Amino acid sequence: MSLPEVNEVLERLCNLLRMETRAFALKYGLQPVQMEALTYLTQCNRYSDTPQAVGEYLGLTKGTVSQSLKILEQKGLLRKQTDKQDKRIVHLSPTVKGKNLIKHTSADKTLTPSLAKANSKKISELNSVLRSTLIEMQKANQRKAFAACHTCRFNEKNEKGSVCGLTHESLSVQDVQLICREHEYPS
Amino acid sequence: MSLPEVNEVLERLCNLLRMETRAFALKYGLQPVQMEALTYLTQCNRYSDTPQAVGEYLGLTKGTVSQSLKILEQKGLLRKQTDKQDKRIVHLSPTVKGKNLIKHTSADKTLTPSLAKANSKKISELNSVLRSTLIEMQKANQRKAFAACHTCRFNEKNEKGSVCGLTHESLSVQDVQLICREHEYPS
DNA sequence: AATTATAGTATCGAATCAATACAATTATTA
DNA sequence: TAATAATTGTATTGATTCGATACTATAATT
Repeated sequence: MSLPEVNEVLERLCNLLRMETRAFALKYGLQPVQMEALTYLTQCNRYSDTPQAVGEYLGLTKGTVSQSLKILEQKGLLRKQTDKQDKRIVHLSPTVKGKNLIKHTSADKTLTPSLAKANSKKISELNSVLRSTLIEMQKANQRKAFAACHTCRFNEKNEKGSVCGLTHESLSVQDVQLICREHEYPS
Repeated sequence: MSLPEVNEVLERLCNLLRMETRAFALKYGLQPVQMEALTYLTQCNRYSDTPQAVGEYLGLTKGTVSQSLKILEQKGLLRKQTDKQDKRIVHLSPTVKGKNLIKHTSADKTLTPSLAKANSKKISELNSVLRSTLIEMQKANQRKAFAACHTCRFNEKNEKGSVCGLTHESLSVQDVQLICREHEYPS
Protein backbone atom coordinates (compact mmCIF):
# COMPACT_ATOMS: atom_id res chain seq x y z
CA MET A 1 0.00 0.00 0.00
CA SER A 2 1.60 3.24 -1.12
CA LEU A 3 -0.88 5.67 0.42
CA PRO A 4 1.32 6.72 3.36
CA GLU A 5 4.18 7.05 0.89
CA VAL A 6 2.28 9.52 -1.28
CA ASN A 7 1.36 11.40 1.85
CA GLU A 8 5.02 11.62 2.78
CA VAL A 9 6.22 12.68 -0.67
CA LEU A 10 3.53 15.30 -0.89
CA GLU A 11 4.43 16.73 2.50
CA ARG A 12 8.10 16.74 1.58
CA LEU A 13 7.31 18.45 -1.70
CA CYS A 14 5.30 21.08 0.13
CA ASN A 15 8.14 21.72 2.53
CA LEU A 16 10.51 22.17 -0.36
CA LEU A 17 8.07 24.42 -2.15
CA ARG A 18 7.80 26.55 0.96
CA MET A 19 11.57 26.87 1.30
CA GLU A 20 11.86 28.01 -2.28
CA THR A 21 8.94 30.39 -1.90
CA ARG A 22 10.64 31.96 1.08
CA ALA A 23 13.98 32.34 -0.70
CA PHE A 24 12.12 33.56 -3.74
CA ALA A 25 10.04 36.21 -1.96
CA LEU A 26 13.13 37.41 -0.15
CA LYS A 27 14.88 37.93 -3.48
CA TYR A 28 12.11 40.35 -4.43
CA GLY A 29 12.22 42.10 -1.06
CA LEU A 30 8.96 40.61 0.20
CA GLN A 31 7.94 38.21 2.93
CA PRO A 32 6.37 34.94 1.77
CA VAL A 33 2.92 35.91 3.06
CA GLN A 34 3.07 39.25 1.34
CA MET A 35 3.97 37.58 -1.95
CA GLU A 36 1.10 35.12 -1.57
CA ALA A 37 -1.41 37.83 -0.73
CA LEU A 38 -0.32 39.92 -3.70
CA THR A 39 -0.47 36.91 -6.02
CA TYR A 40 -3.98 36.14 -4.83
CA LEU A 41 -5.09 39.71 -5.45
CA THR A 42 -3.99 39.51 -9.08
CA GLN A 43 -6.15 36.41 -9.55
CA CYS A 44 -9.36 37.11 -7.64
CA ASN A 45 -12.58 38.75 -8.78
CA ARG A 46 -14.31 41.91 -7.52
CA TYR A 47 -16.24 40.06 -4.81
CA SER A 48 -13.06 38.61 -3.36
CA ASP A 49 -10.53 41.45 -3.17
CA THR A 50 -11.03 42.33 0.50
CA PRO A 51 -8.80 41.81 3.57
CA GLN A 52 -11.34 39.31 4.89
CA ALA A 53 -11.13 37.21 1.73
CA VAL A 54 -7.34 37.28 1.72
CA GLY A 55 -7.43 36.00 5.29
CA GLU A 56 -9.77 33.15 4.39
CA TYR A 57 -7.67 32.27 1.38
CA LEU A 58 -4.43 32.12 3.35
CA GLY A 59 -5.99 30.61 6.47
CA LEU A 60 -5.07 33.57 8.66
CA THR A 61 -7.06 35.86 10.91
CA LYS A 62 -8.06 39.24 9.59
CA GLY A 63 -5.92 41.03 12.15
CA THR A 64 -2.82 39.24 10.94
CA VAL A 65 -3.61 39.93 7.31
CA SER A 66 -4.33 43.59 8.01
CA GLN A 67 -0.69 44.17 8.91
CA SER A 68 0.74 42.46 5.86
CA LEU A 69 -1.57 44.46 3.60
CA LYS A 70 -0.46 47.65 5.30
CA ILE A 71 3.15 46.91 4.38
CA LEU A 72 2.20 46.06 0.79
CA GLU A 73 0.42 49.39 0.59
CA GLN A 74 3.42 51.23 2.02
CA LYS A 75 5.63 49.60 -0.60
CA GLY A 76 3.34 50.94 -3.32
CA LEU A 77 2.32 47.48 -4.52
CA LEU A 78 -1.30 47.79 -3.49
CA ARG A 79 -4.09 50.36 -3.40
CA LYS A 80 -7.01 50.43 -0.98
CA GLN A 81 -10.45 51.72 -1.89
CA THR A 82 -13.56 51.68 0.28
CA ASP A 83 -16.66 50.19 -1.31
CA LYS A 84 -19.24 52.63 -2.68
CA GLN A 85 -22.28 50.75 -1.34
CA ASP A 86 -20.93 49.28 1.92
CA LYS A 87 -18.48 51.63 3.57
CA ARG A 88 -17.14 48.91 5.87
CA ILE A 89 -15.65 47.04 2.95
CA VAL A 90 -12.22 47.79 1.48
CA HIS A 91 -11.24 46.72 -2.03
CA LEU A 92 -7.62 45.91 -2.65
CA SER A 93 -6.08 46.29 -6.09
CA PRO A 94 -2.45 45.68 -7.02
CA THR A 95 -0.77 48.71 -8.60
CA VAL A 96 1.05 48.44 -11.92
CA LYS A 97 4.24 47.97 -9.93
CA GLY A 98 2.60 45.14 -7.97
CA LYS A 99 1.26 43.44 -11.06
CA ASN A 100 4.64 43.60 -12.76
CA LEU A 101 6.34 42.05 -9.77
CA ILE A 102 3.97 39.09 -9.77
CA LYS A 103 4.32 38.73 -13.53
CA HIS A 104 8.08 38.45 -13.13
CA THR A 105 7.89 35.97 -10.29
CA SER A 106 5.48 33.58 -11.97
CA ALA A 107 7.89 33.46 -14.89
CA ASP A 108 10.69 31.75 -12.98
CA LYS A 109 8.98 29.34 -10.64
CA THR A 110 11.11 26.33 -9.84
CA LEU A 111 8.32 23.78 -9.73
CA THR A 112 7.31 23.94 -13.38
CA PRO A 113 10.60 22.84 -15.00
CA SER A 114 10.85 19.91 -12.59
CA LEU A 115 7.31 18.84 -13.41
CA ALA A 116 7.92 19.23 -17.12
CA LYS A 117 10.15 16.16 -17.15
CA ALA A 118 7.10 13.95 -16.80
CA ASN A 119 5.18 13.11 -19.95
CA SER A 120 2.01 14.96 -20.77
CA LYS A 121 -0.36 12.04 -20.20
CA LYS A 122 0.93 11.61 -16.68
CA ILE A 123 0.70 15.35 -16.17
CA SER A 124 -3.00 15.43 -16.92
CA GLU A 125 -3.65 12.40 -14.70
CA LEU A 126 -1.68 14.05 -11.94
CA ASN A 127 -3.79 17.12 -12.46
CA SER A 128 -7.09 15.30 -11.96
CA VAL A 129 -5.99 13.29 -8.92
CA LEU A 130 -4.50 16.30 -7.18
CA ARG A 131 -7.50 18.44 -7.97
CA SER A 132 -9.97 15.99 -6.49
CA THR A 133 -7.72 15.53 -3.47
CA LEU A 134 -7.67 19.28 -3.00
CA ILE A 135 -11.45 19.47 -3.19
CA GLU A 136 -11.88 16.55 -0.78
CA MET A 137 -9.50 18.13 1.66
CA GLN A 138 -11.18 21.52 1.50
CA LYS A 139 -14.49 19.84 2.22
CA ALA A 140 -13.05 17.80 5.08
CA ASN A 141 -11.60 20.90 6.73
CA GLN A 142 -14.52 23.17 5.92
CA ARG A 143 -12.40 25.52 3.88
CA LYS A 144 -13.79 27.49 1.00
CA ALA A 145 -12.88 26.31 -2.47
CA PHE A 146 -11.62 29.65 -3.84
CA ALA A 147 -11.96 28.45 -7.41
CA ALA A 148 -12.93 30.17 -10.66
CA CYS A 149 -16.55 31.01 -11.53
CA HIS A 150 -16.74 28.72 -14.56
CA THR A 151 -16.77 25.67 -12.26
CA CYS A 152 -19.21 27.19 -9.77
CA ARG A 153 -22.73 25.95 -9.16
CA PHE A 154 -24.03 29.52 -9.02
CA ASN A 155 -22.68 30.30 -12.48
CA GLU A 156 -25.41 30.46 -15.14
CA LYS A 157 -24.68 30.56 -18.84
CA ASN A 158 -26.90 32.52 -21.21
CA GLU A 159 -26.67 33.72 -24.82
CA LYS A 160 -24.63 36.81 -23.85
CA GLY A 161 -22.13 34.98 -21.63
CA SER A 162 -22.42 34.22 -17.91
CA VAL A 163 -24.37 35.48 -14.94
CA CYS A 164 -23.61 34.97 -11.26
CA GLY A 165 -26.62 33.38 -9.56
CA LEU A 166 -25.74 35.08 -6.28
CA THR A 167 -25.21 38.67 -7.38
CA HIS A 168 -27.21 38.44 -10.63
CA GLU A 169 -24.46 40.42 -12.30
CA SER A 170 -23.22 39.43 -15.74
CA LEU A 171 -19.70 38.10 -15.98
CA SER A 172 -17.24 38.63 -18.83
CA VAL A 173 -15.05 35.94 -20.35
CA GLN A 174 -12.21 37.18 -18.17
CA ASP A 175 -14.43 37.33 -15.09
CA VAL A 176 -15.29 33.63 -15.09
CA GLN A 177 -11.58 32.74 -14.96
CA LEU A 178 -11.02 34.64 -11.72
CA ILE A 179 -11.00 33.20 -8.21
CA CYS A 180 -14.15 33.78 -6.17
CA ARG A 181 -14.57 33.45 -2.41
CA GLU A 182 -18.21 32.45 -2.78
CA HIS A 183 -17.38 29.56 -5.09
CA GLU A 184 -19.17 26.26 -4.51
CA TYR A 185 -18.80 23.10 -6.56
CA PRO A 186 -21.96 21.50 -7.95
CA SER A 187 -23.05 18.71 -5.62
CA MET B 1 -1.31 22.18 -21.96
CA SER B 2 -2.07 21.47 -18.31
CA LEU B 3 1.38 22.06 -16.85
CA PRO B 4 0.61 25.48 -15.33
CA GLU B 5 -2.61 23.99 -14.00
CA VAL B 6 -0.80 21.24 -12.12
CA ASN B 7 1.57 23.85 -10.79
CA GLU B 8 -1.36 25.85 -9.51
CA VAL B 9 -3.17 22.90 -7.93
CA LEU B 10 -0.01 21.74 -6.26
CA GLU B 11 0.65 25.17 -4.83
CA ARG B 12 -2.92 25.41 -3.62
CA LEU B 13 -2.69 21.98 -2.04
CA CYS B 14 0.50 22.99 -0.29
CA ASN B 15 -1.10 26.14 1.03
CA LEU B 16 -3.98 24.10 2.37
CA LEU B 17 -1.64 21.56 3.89
CA ARG B 18 0.22 24.34 5.62
CA MET B 19 -2.99 25.85 7.03
CA GLU B 20 -4.00 22.50 8.45
CA THR B 21 -0.52 21.88 9.80
CA ARG B 22 -0.67 25.21 11.59
CA ALA B 23 -4.11 24.59 13.04
CA PHE B 24 -3.03 21.09 13.89
CA ALA B 25 0.19 22.04 15.66
CA LEU B 26 -1.65 24.74 17.58
CA LYS B 27 -4.13 22.15 18.83
CA TYR B 28 -1.20 20.30 20.37
CA GLY B 29 0.30 23.48 21.81
CA LEU B 30 3.15 23.66 19.31
CA GLN B 31 4.25 25.95 16.55
CA PRO B 32 4.31 24.45 13.03
CA VAL B 33 8.12 24.48 12.84
CA GLN B 34 8.40 22.79 16.21
CA MET B 35 6.03 20.06 15.08
CA GLU B 36 7.98 19.56 11.86
CA ALA B 37 11.31 19.39 13.65
CA LEU B 38 9.97 16.87 16.14
CA THR B 39 8.46 14.77 13.36
CA TYR B 40 11.76 14.75 11.51
CA LEU B 41 13.60 13.63 14.64
CA THR B 42 11.36 10.58 14.97
CA GLN B 43 12.22 9.57 11.40
CA CYS B 44 15.93 10.26 11.02
CA ASN B 45 18.95 8.04 11.70
CA ARG B 46 21.82 8.50 14.14
CA TYR B 47 23.90 10.52 11.67
CA SER B 48 21.11 13.00 11.14
CA ASP B 49 19.72 13.87 14.57
CA THR B 50 21.64 17.12 15.08
CA PRO B 51 20.53 20.79 15.06
CA GLN B 52 22.51 21.31 11.87
CA ALA B 53 20.66 18.50 10.09
CA VAL B 54 17.28 19.76 11.26
CA GLY B 55 18.17 23.14 9.81
CA GLU B 56 19.14 21.65 6.46
CA TYR B 57 16.00 19.56 6.39
CA LEU B 58 13.69 22.50 7.08
CA GLY B 59 15.67 24.98 5.00
CA LEU B 60 16.45 27.22 7.97
CA THR B 61 19.66 28.57 9.46
CA LYS B 62 21.13 26.83 12.48
CA GLY B 63 20.59 29.88 14.66
CA THR B 64 16.89 29.85 13.91
CA VAL B 65 16.58 26.15 14.56
CA SER B 66 18.49 26.40 17.82
CA GLN B 67 15.70 28.44 19.37
CA SER B 68 12.91 26.12 18.30
CA LEU B 69 14.82 23.15 19.70
CA LYS B 70 15.33 24.99 22.96
CA ILE B 71 11.58 25.35 23.32
CA LEU B 72 10.98 21.70 22.47
CA GLU B 73 13.49 20.76 25.14
CA GLN B 74 11.82 23.03 27.70
CA LYS B 75 8.51 21.36 26.94
CA GLY B 76 10.04 17.99 27.70
CA LEU B 77 9.53 16.65 24.19
CA LEU B 78 13.20 16.41 23.36
CA ARG B 79 16.49 15.43 25.00
CA LYS B 80 19.94 16.73 24.09
CA GLN B 81 23.06 14.63 24.38
CA THR B 82 26.57 15.62 23.32
CA ASP B 83 28.37 13.14 21.12
CA LYS B 84 30.93 10.86 22.82
CA GLN B 85 33.56 11.17 20.09
CA ASP B 86 33.02 14.76 18.90
CA LYS B 87 32.01 17.02 21.75
CA ARG B 88 30.84 19.76 19.38
CA ILE B 89 28.00 17.63 18.16
CA VAL B 90 24.63 17.39 19.93
CA HIS B 91 22.28 14.48 19.36
CA LEU B 92 18.57 15.13 19.68
CA SER B 93 16.19 12.40 20.68
CA PRO B 94 12.45 12.77 21.22
CA THR B 95 11.33 11.73 24.69
CA VAL B 96 8.53 9.22 25.19
CA LYS B 97 6.19 12.19 25.53
CA GLY B 98 7.48 13.60 22.24
CA LYS B 99 7.16 10.28 20.42
CA ASN B 100 3.61 9.81 21.66
CA LEU B 101 2.64 13.28 20.49
CA ILE B 102 3.90 12.58 16.98
CA LYS B 103 2.23 9.17 16.98
CA HIS B 104 -1.08 10.83 17.80
CA THR B 105 -0.68 13.51 15.19
CA SER B 106 0.23 11.20 12.33
CA ALA B 107 -2.87 9.21 13.16
CA ASP B 108 -5.28 11.99 12.22
CA LYS B 109 -3.66 13.69 9.28
CA THR B 110 -6.23 15.18 6.98
CA LEU B 111 -4.42 14.50 3.74
CA THR B 112 -4.56 10.70 3.80
CA PRO B 113 -8.34 10.19 3.89
CA SER B 114 -8.75 12.69 1.05
CA LEU B 115 -6.17 10.86 -1.03
CA ALA B 116 -7.72 7.50 -0.23
CA LYS B 117 -10.69 8.30 -2.44
CA ALA B 118 -8.53 7.80 -5.53
CA ASN B 119 -8.05 4.25 -6.76
CA SER B 120 -4.87 2.40 -5.91
CA LYS B 121 -3.46 2.33 -9.44
CA LYS B 122 -3.69 6.10 -9.66
CA ILE B 123 -2.13 6.36 -6.21
CA SER B 124 0.99 4.49 -7.21
CA GLU B 125 1.31 6.52 -10.42
CA LEU B 126 0.88 9.69 -8.41
CA ASN B 127 3.58 8.42 -6.11
CA SER B 128 6.14 7.94 -8.86
CA VAL B 129 5.46 11.25 -10.62
CA LEU B 130 5.58 13.24 -7.41
CA ARG B 131 8.69 11.47 -6.23
CA SER B 132 10.63 12.19 -9.40
CA THR B 133 9.40 15.79 -9.32
CA LEU B 134 10.65 16.08 -5.76
CA ILE B 135 14.06 14.70 -6.71
CA GLU B 136 14.31 16.98 -9.74
CA MET B 137 13.43 19.97 -7.65
CA GLN B 138 15.91 19.11 -4.92
CA LYS B 139 18.61 18.82 -7.57
CA ALA B 140 17.61 22.10 -9.21
CA ASN B 141 17.77 23.95 -5.90
CA GLN B 142 20.81 22.14 -4.58
CA ARG B 143 18.99 20.74 -1.60
CA LYS B 144 19.92 17.47 0.02
CA ALA B 145 17.61 14.53 -0.63
CA PHE B 146 17.02 13.50 3.01
CA ALA B 147 15.78 10.08 1.97
CA ALA B 148 16.09 6.60 3.50
CA CYS B 149 19.29 4.53 3.28
CA HIS B 150 17.79 1.73 1.22
CA THR B 151 17.67 4.04 -1.83
CA CYS B 152 21.14 5.51 -1.24
CA ARG B 153 24.12 4.95 -3.51
CA PHE B 154 26.38 4.48 -0.49
CA ASN B 155 24.27 1.64 0.84
CA GLU B 156 25.87 -1.79 0.34
CA LYS B 157 24.04 -5.04 0.86
CA ASN B 158 25.80 -8.11 2.21
CA GLU B 159 24.78 -11.50 3.64
CA LYS B 160 24.18 -10.05 7.12
CA GLY B 161 22.12 -7.06 5.96
CA SER B 162 23.40 -3.62 4.96
CA VAL B 163 26.49 -1.51 5.44
CA CYS B 164 26.88 2.24 4.95
CA GLY B 165 29.67 2.91 2.46
CA LEU B 166 30.47 6.22 4.16
CA THR B 167 30.70 5.19 7.81
CA HIS B 168 31.33 1.48 7.17
CA GLU B 169 28.89 0.71 9.97
CA SER B 170 26.37 -2.08 9.56
CA LEU B 171 22.74 -1.06 9.36
CA SER B 172 19.76 -2.94 10.74
CA VAL B 173 16.50 -3.53 8.91
CA GLN B 174 15.03 -0.58 10.82
CA ASP B 175 18.08 1.58 10.14
CA VAL B 176 17.78 1.47 6.36
CA GLN B 177 14.24 2.86 6.60
CA LEU B 178 15.36 6.01 8.39
CA ILE B 179 16.07 9.40 6.83
CA CYS B 180 19.74 10.24 6.34
CA ARG B 181 21.24 13.67 5.71
CA GLU B 182 24.10 12.15 3.68
CA HIS B 183 21.73 10.42 1.30
CA GLU B 184 22.55 10.51 -2.41
CA TYR B 185 20.62 8.85 -5.19
CA PRO B 186 22.51 6.58 -7.58
CA SER B 187 23.44 8.55 -10.69
C1' DA C 1 51.80 25.32 18.40
C1' DA C 2 49.17 28.25 15.56
C1' DT C 3 45.61 28.54 12.38
C1' DT C 4 41.44 27.24 10.38
C1' DA C 5 37.08 24.85 10.16
C1' DT C 6 32.94 23.09 12.30
C1' DA C 7 28.87 22.69 15.65
C1' DG C 8 26.23 25.01 18.39
C1' DT C 9 24.46 29.08 21.18
C1' DA C 10 23.19 34.02 22.17
C1' DT C 11 21.43 38.35 20.79
C1' DC C 12 19.22 41.81 17.85
C1' DG C 13 15.69 43.54 14.85
C1' DA C 14 11.99 42.95 11.49
C1' DA C 15 8.14 40.26 10.64
C1' DT C 16 4.47 36.56 11.59
C1' DC C 17 0.59 35.29 13.99
C1' DA C 18 -3.29 34.73 17.46
C1' DA C 19 -5.89 37.08 20.69
C1' DT C 20 -8.14 40.89 22.32
C1' DA C 21 -10.15 45.21 22.15
C1' DC C 22 -11.97 48.70 19.49
C1' DA C 23 -14.35 51.92 15.83
C1' DA C 24 -17.34 52.36 11.96
C1' DT C 25 -20.98 50.79 9.31
C1' DT C 26 -24.86 47.89 8.19
C1' DA C 27 -28.59 44.61 9.31
C1' DT C 28 -32.00 43.00 12.39
C1' DT C 29 -35.51 43.27 15.58
C1' DA C 30 -38.37 44.92 19.10
C1' DT D 1 -38.05 54.36 14.58
C1' DA D 2 -34.74 53.23 18.13
C1' DA D 3 -32.02 49.74 20.25
C1' DT D 4 -29.38 45.75 19.51
C1' DA D 5 -26.61 42.60 17.00
C1' DA D 6 -23.59 41.44 13.29
C1' DT D 7 -19.94 42.53 10.06
C1' DT D 8 -15.62 44.70 8.30
C1' DG D 9 -11.56 46.43 9.26
C1' DT D 10 -7.73 48.45 12.34
C1' DA D 11 -4.65 48.78 16.49
C1' DT D 12 -2.12 46.73 20.19
C1' DT D 13 0.22 43.15 22.82
C1' DG D 14 3.06 39.16 23.44
C1' DA D 15 5.11 34.78 21.98
C1' DT D 16 7.44 33.03 18.12
C1' DT D 17 9.93 32.89 13.59
C1' DC D 18 13.68 34.01 10.99
C1' DG D 19 18.15 35.98 9.11
C1' DA D 20 22.29 38.15 10.40
C1' DT D 21 25.98 38.67 13.27
C1' DA D 22 28.94 37.67 16.86
C1' DC D 23 30.56 34.45 19.96
C1' DT D 24 32.30 29.88 22.46
C1' DA D 25 33.99 25.29 22.38
C1' DT D 26 35.97 21.61 20.06
C1' DA D 27 38.31 19.32 16.25
C1' DA D 28 41.18 19.24 12.14
C1' DT D 29 44.88 21.08 9.52
C1' DT D 30 49.11 23.19 8.72
